[in-house]
Amino acid sequence: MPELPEVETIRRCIAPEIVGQTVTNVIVRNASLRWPVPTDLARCLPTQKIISVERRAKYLLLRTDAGSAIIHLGMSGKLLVCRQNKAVEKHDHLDLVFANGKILRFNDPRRFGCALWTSDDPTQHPLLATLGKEPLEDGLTAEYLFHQSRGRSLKIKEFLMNSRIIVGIGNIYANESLFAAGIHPGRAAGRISLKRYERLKAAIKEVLTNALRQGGTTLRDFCDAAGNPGHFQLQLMVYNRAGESCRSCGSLIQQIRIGQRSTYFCKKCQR
DNA sequence: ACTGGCTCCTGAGGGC
DNA sequence: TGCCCTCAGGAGCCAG
Repeated sequence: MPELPEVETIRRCIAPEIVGQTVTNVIVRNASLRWPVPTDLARCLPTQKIISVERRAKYLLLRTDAGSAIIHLGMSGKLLVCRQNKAVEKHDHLDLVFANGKILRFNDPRRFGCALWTSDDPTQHPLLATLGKEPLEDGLTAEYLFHQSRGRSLKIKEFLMNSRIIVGIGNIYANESLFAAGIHPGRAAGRISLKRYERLKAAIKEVLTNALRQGGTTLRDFCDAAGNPGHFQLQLMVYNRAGESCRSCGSLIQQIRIGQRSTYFCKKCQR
């Protein structure tokens, strides 16, 4: 399940392969993703050169002079850079074909992902315009989280997973960040002190940075655009560890549900 | 203005 | 071996 470290890993992997390359063809095998793949994508992208591959939240932005492709991997999406003659597999929904004979192939079994086209500034697209702070940028401060959370009763874990507040944090890294900060995931966001948000902010940056350094987390099938898995799963402190002992204090890791999501924590280390 | 619940989808895994 | 059930989750959307 690609979160910020996984999407950024993919971005870093595909950027050197496709920046400066000209798109010669777009093959849409299945347009029925989360939103229909717009016909403009296949109409406008060919003949365009990729200027840059950027990331905003969990969206990848492929910029050209004519506009930008916006790609989200959803739950199960993968991007692979490969030769054009690679056999088409199940759920290979989309290919961007480049002049050098390579292709960028989008595969997504659950089809929660999307591939869109905009001729305008992609950061102003409706899906991106209202996004919150990037966690690895300086704009994310304890004061920001503190002020955004005042008067709000929702649980801190849901607050962290709200992309209008802060982006890129999905279930794995919300659990891990809260453990690293020593905060119980069910605590009301509005009742956490500035001092504890200071610790949480540092924990988020540290967890995401470490995960990025490890090439992301591979639980089942995440891999980068070259097919390599990540390694951060070896360092998970709580996620997917229900009933196992806390790596810090030895207590058993608890599993509860918050917002229809599996939530893992150590009741001794997190208050 | 918030908040919680529903929804899309496929594949893995468990029980029988 | 096969079938059925449950679970996994990003994030938009909507009702209260």
